[in-house]
Amino acid sequence: MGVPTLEEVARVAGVSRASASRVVNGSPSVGIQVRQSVERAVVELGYVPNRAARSLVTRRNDSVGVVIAEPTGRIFSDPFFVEVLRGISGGLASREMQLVLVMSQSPEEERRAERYLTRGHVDGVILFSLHGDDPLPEHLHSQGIPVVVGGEPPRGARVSYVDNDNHGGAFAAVTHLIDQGRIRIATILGPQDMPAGVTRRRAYRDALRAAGLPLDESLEKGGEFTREGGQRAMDVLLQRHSDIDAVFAASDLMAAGALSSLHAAGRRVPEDVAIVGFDDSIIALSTQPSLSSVHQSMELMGRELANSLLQTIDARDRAVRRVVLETQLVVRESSGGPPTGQN
Amino acid sequence: MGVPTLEEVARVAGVSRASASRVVNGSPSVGIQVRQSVERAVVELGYVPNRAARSLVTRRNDSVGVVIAEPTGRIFSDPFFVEVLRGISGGLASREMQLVLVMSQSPEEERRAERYLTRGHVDGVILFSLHGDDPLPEHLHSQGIPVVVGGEPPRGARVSYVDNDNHGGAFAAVTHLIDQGRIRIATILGPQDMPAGVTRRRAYRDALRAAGLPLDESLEKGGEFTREGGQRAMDVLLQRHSDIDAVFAASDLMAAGALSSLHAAGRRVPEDVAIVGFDDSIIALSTQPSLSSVHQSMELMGRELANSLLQTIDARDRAVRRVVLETQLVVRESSGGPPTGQN
DNA sequence: CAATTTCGTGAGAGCGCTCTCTTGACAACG
DNA sequence: CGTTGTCAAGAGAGCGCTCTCACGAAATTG
Repeated sequence: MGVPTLEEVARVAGVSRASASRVVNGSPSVGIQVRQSVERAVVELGYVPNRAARSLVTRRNDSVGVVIAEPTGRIFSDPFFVEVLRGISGGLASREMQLVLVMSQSPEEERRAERYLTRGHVDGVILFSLHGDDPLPEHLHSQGIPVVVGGEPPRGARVSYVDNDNHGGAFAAVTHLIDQGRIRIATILGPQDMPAGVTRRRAYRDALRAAGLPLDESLEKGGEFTREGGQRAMDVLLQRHSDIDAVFAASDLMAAGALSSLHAAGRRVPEDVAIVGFDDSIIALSTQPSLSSVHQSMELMGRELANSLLQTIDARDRAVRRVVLETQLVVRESSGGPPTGQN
Repeated sequence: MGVPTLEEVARVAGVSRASASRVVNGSPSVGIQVRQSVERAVVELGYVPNRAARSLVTRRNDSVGVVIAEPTGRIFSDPFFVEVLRGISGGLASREMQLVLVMSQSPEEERRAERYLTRGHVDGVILFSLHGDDPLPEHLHSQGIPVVVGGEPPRGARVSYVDNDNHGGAFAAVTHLIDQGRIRIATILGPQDMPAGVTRRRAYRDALRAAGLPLDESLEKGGEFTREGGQRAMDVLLQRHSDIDAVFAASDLMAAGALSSLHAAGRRVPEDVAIVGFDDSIIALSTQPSLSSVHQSMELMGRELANSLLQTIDARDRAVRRVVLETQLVVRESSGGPPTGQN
């Protein structure tokens, strides 16, 4: 007499189990009376369908796997993940789908995760923060498992993805610096084995080219998406070119590192050197001066990821869906915007 | 002829389904020959048990729910959550348990989540970042569902928890400021409806008392765990007492806000005012100057949460388990430590 | 008005697994 | 040599649900 079953609901409602099932699953072909009495019984008993039993017969799981791959996750995206997860969670909630989080922290766990995902325990998979050569999305996709990738997928993988407009955002950032009258604009690159890193670099070059400014590879320096990486890169850049008057950093974390370096070198920001980051994470507001940055809504991205995946699952097709989300430049003190506090 | 079933494994191995099941589940009472032939068949067919079918009969789910409640989650803990999740994930991995993430973003979703959790879809629940009066943990616990809370649980709730040593950490922070010769030490409080906020305040007072310094309520000011909250609080404190020479902020975010305020007021940090934060989040390294802070390992906390919950599930008891994790003061520039870059 | 179609409903099989109960083989005992 | 005990292995029920199929009543048709 613990948890009520469909059987009991049916008995209380005075109908067959089949009819009760139909009502619970919203089948259209059910009489108004039957529907009402079942609904009443459901409420009365506090009935909730047993997922296991349902899965067993439908061969669906009503759950999607969200994979956060190491070690990239640790470095790149910490500040965002919760946002994205929130978005995914929101997008899934309406469908009563559950979010199964898979964080593989070792090659062994990764294998286990892959086995788990390919054995039909989830209806679809959302993948995250991949390095350029990760075979997982392609692999899952070829096994017929619906997959959506957050961010640009690895080269050549023919899978659906949702990405922020990295090019547009970076282009806007560099153009903004140019509009401020800066002419020696350096960039601190992200990892070049990650699509986002590559695209932001390309946008940097495109913006310079569009403005008729000369390209100079020695104004590009980069590495990891970390604070230290940004700091070291800035040190090197200053050493190479003491006349740098602006920097576009491929992430806020790197921009924060660059800020320290500039500070240590006695450069004033933004008077001597203007700087713009990317991500508009929480960090952008906690630096001194506050950091101009390219804003991207990670929650929206999560929501789109969920929607896209649900579509693929519903449609049972293998169509590749691509969604690119707008980014927006937020100008703060570090590139000549008003002082913080306005927010 | 898609995914192989136990039945097929049994047939290939030439034994009964029951025996195959015994082997798969590691029952001791099974002959060596049977065991080997079943194991061979499992490998050959690439058999993986169907979780749904198993759950249906065992009434276990091999999954735990991790609940992140709004709106607290958004404010307080963004930077940590991924760490904690990583820890939980790691702690669960060895047992092949899956992590079901539940982020309720509205009262309606919250109700749905609660129904979901209480209807036996998970074997246990890990709860997070609660406000003082959240009835959920007590509620779940009273329904016989294993629960562990991250952080101090709401007053009066008799549930297991894993917490950082907030008192010890805050005490050490304030004592450190005293050791630096500071005598007018203010504090920026966290929300007083959250246990962590209350405890850190108490520790602040205890440290002053221990050092024989006078208590002065007008040196305490606080609000939300946000940057803006910290900034406003510092503004007020400076107005009240222009002779403040140190500040203990209950979070890094608040400390960062205080830093802006001090900067705007022309106070030098740490020369005029020393400051220590709490959390040692990524923010602590991106402020200028770098921020002394109380370090807590959120990943370890996650791992302990998982262990604790698994113990409770296994033991099937209602014992209340409490774990307190050490915290550690990290001294950086903002309270007289060496300049950044060492790290 | 009989023949047909439509539609709501019920009966019942069966998804893949675990677990109890039973059986059979063999050893130990009086 | 018959009895009891032990232990490995099989038979079979049944977990809660969905879904196909069959059925009877109502609605439609010629």
